[in-house]
Amino acid sequence: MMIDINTLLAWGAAYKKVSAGEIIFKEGTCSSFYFQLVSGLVRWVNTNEDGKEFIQTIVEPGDSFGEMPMFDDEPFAASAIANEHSVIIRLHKSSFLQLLKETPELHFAFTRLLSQRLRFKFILLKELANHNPEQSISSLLNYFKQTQKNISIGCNQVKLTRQQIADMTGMRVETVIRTMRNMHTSGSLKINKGKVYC
Amino acid sequence: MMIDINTLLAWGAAYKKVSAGEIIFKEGTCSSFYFQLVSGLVRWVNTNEDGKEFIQTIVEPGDSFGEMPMFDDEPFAASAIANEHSVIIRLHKSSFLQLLKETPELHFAFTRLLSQRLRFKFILLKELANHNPEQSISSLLNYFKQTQKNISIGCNQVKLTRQQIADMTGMRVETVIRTMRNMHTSGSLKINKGKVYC
DNA sequence: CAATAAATATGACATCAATCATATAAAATG
DNA sequence: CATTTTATATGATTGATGTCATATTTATTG
Repeated sequence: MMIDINTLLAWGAAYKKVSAGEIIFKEGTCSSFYFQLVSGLVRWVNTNEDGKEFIQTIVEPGDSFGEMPMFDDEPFAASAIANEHSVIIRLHKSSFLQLLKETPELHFAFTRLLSQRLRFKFILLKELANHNPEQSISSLLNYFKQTQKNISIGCNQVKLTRQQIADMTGMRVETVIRTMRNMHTSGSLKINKGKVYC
Repeated sequence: MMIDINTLLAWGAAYKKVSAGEIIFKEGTCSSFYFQLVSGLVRWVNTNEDGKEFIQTIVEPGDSFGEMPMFDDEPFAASAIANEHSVIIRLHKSSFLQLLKETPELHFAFTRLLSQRLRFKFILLKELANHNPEQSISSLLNYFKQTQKNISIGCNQVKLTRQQIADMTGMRVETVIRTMRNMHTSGSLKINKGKVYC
């Protein structure tokens, strides 16, 4: 949980319901709100000319998203689209910044968040530049396992489809499927009835 | 310029000279200092098993580097190596954090910096995932032009070698050279005596 | 639980960038 | 300014991943 919901509400935040497939904000447009996911699932993606999506992040309940423009005053770097019926809460930019000013420890929580996100991008870029499907997937899953993101905690079941992994790494579904099958064979992960455990 | 040198010195920072090729800090090791480049040139890189380098950032005078561990308490995400004889200034982590606490506007300057860095990674990842050499290079140069990084301001000469561009995108030198030749032919950039203008 | 949809699986083939080799041009050095 | 080093250039070949087609398994829905 990034910012406490009651705090957000006290500062004038409002809930908003979005249905599956609904675009919450669009890449390149200007931003006036800080967003946080209350329930549901949101993908944070770039769409290229051919309509192919690159998934920057899968936003889970409690996660903040679209916060970059709050800090650097640039447009959204990617679009946020609801994967399923979701509830979001949003706070106006001016209130958000004022809240940070008055709550230094919250400000530090955000520098920590930005830093962690940046770190993830460092790792991913390094891996993708290597052009080794198995290593890229392995590194991605390992990161999710460590941060308990996109993983069912307890059984370590990967909550991502092969397509989503492909869309996060710039590979094709077939390549991801084939690579993960090989990884299953070599023992570096387990596939049971199509479901992946790591 | 990230933090004013006099401020850094007042807070107990110390200069350090490093010679060409010297490793300032190593990926994976723990960090106790905030770093800023005074003069020279530093590359911020990941080295893979084969010794191939992926350049995360080319650090220019005035830039801060290795600041992520200050905020998220994780090890260095990449190594910093001096490209040439350089002078750096470093401030102890505890002093750095205290300085931020006492100077909220500086703290906001850092969230802005982190946000801008994250934004750059978003863009680069999106492009690299597209697997289109010309678009990747074009997007990279465009970003450098906008932010006036790695570009001689005025004449717009790219200060990066083809090898460096290759090392920032995960492509091979030959591919970068061939692609940029094509871009010269198609008019999207200009090459004169090997030097690139955009 | 039958029917439909979505995800995974797998083969065949094509393609673009990697690799390797070598040449030439530009920059650095004594 | 001659020599060495570094960067750019370009051809030939290879190989991994993309593409396309189709089958099968798993999940979803009425």
